[in-house]
Amino acid sequence: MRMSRLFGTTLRHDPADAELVSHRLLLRAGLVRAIAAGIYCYLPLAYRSMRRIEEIIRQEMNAIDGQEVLLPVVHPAELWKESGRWFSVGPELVRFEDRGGRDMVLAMTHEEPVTDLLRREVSSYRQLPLLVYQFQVKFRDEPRSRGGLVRVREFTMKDGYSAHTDFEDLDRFYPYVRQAYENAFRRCGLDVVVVDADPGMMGGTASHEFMVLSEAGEDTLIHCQGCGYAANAEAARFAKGDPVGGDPLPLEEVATPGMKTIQQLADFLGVPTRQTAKAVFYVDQDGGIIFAVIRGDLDVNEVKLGNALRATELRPATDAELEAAGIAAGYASPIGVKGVKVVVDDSLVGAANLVAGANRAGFHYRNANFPRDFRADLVTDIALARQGDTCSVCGGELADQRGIELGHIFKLGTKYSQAMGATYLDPDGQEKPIVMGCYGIGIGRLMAAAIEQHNDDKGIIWPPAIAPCQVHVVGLNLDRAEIAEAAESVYESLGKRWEVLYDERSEQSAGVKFNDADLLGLPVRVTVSARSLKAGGAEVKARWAAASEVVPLERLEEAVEAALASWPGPQ
RNA sequence: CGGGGUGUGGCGCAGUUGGUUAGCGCGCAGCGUUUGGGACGCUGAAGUCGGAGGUUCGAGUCCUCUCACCCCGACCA
Repeated sequence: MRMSRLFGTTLRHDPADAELVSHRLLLRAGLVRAIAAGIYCYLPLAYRSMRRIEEIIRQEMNAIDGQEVLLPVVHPAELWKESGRWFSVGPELVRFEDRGGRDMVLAMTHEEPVTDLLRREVSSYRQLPLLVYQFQVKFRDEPRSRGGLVRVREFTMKDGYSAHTDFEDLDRFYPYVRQAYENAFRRCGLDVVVVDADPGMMGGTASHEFMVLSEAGEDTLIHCQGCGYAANAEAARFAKGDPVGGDPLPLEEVATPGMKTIQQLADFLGVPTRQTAKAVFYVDQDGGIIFAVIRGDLDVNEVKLGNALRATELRPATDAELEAAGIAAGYASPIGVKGVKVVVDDSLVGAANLVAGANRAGFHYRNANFPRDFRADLVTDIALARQGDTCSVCGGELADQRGIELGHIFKLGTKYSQAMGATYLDPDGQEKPIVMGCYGIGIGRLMAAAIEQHNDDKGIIWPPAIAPCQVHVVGLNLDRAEIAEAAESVYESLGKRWEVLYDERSEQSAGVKFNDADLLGLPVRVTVSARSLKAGGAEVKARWAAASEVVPLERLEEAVEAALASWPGPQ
């Protein structure tokens, strides 16, 4: 490809509204342009990289017997009503009517059409297991897109769906997908960590996320240095330690004027925060008030709480709502409450003589004991893991880090097959629901993460495997015919083996060309100039290397090969 | 949805207490000189000042409404 003909221009200045490194570089290098918030046009160089990423993923999916399909972007709402998500998913699902007044949706994911296909095509256990996948556009009307390609509303995803006779077969197959994902990310030049995750709106029994560690990430990971346990903070487990013991004492009301925080309260009464019970309130999708009770030194994990309640929506309650329910904010008590759903964190089981609210402004109870003094609709783990907490696996200390979620794999189970009637006949002639898994990777986000992970102050440093082109030939002094000829023949000969971008622009200075080359960040730069020819050939430089070498033209190919092979990142 | 911010040629920005014909750098076009780290000269094209309404003799500038985008939060496979 000739640089003079390349569609897309490099920007000399940083765009004013790009904060993330990857966003800045994607714009400056002329790779993408925004057309609306979270909606991007992908220019030739970006699309080349995305196709390379897709090809790597395609190979890994095919290697585990995946079959590529293409499912529609517009679905009839009926399918989403059948699965229930028409009702459970919020405004991020774009709904519209076609001209006939029929409800339609823009695909934000493809479980529904896949399950519909499965119920039509699969009738026998003999057809299972199977894996289908696609590269297709999704649209999610996120309330807030940000960070360039890291979080967008419209994006291309590789999504895959497996179908099995039973959970055992899904369990058997799942690790192959995980391995395929690890292979794919590594081949794309990325270091990822695999973490336990929350299945969220997808439902299902287990899921794992593939994360690139980055301060630009929106997810918090919790991981243990000791044993390698790693999880999204939304799902992370930890050891809460033994409860404060002792013989239960009689309940006793004490005046605690002005004590608004747990810390103040604990100091005032001379007890550790872990001997208090903290009350936190939420409102669910039906307007019902949820009363979450947790040990005073811990915080509520809203995701865990929502999952435990099977709530589709959960938000903190307002003071007005609490008042209307007869709850004294700041002094709320699980003791004697009525008409609310009480969820107790398991940290309170066996804890003796806690300080809890008295549901009267300015008063608390001492010596509250569960379940002696208050009931619970649900007792479970609803605690948020934090840096410094104790690993539940090995007892080590947990640390937190930020990450960008590139892939997510789920054991869906029968959520969709059951809801939509996707069944098969087993060898005994029994009708059974298909057991499903689903597996996603964001293509554009992967590309952005690669840039986020591989760059310097001059520009992008593409991992060779996903670079738009591997070689950037820079021609200088091209007004001299013999040099132009040499550069042209280098372009042609290297082009037989690699994708080559040839900077043959005549009106640009050497400085502009070198700076553009660094900005675009193709892995190997080959400079053909009066100086290089005089020195005996062409100058070869890897983008990540400080040094360059002049190589005789007849040995260029092996030099480029060696430079590509010197890539220091994963491959 | 809450908080904050920004909208002026393609990009980055300036524009005073309201006052002629709205500027600067980069980029772009033409001509010439240039080519190893963002060259130089000359000439030139390109702007409904985000939009609507209002105040005023006069609005890029003041007022009202509105739209878009960015950042923080809420939210989120």
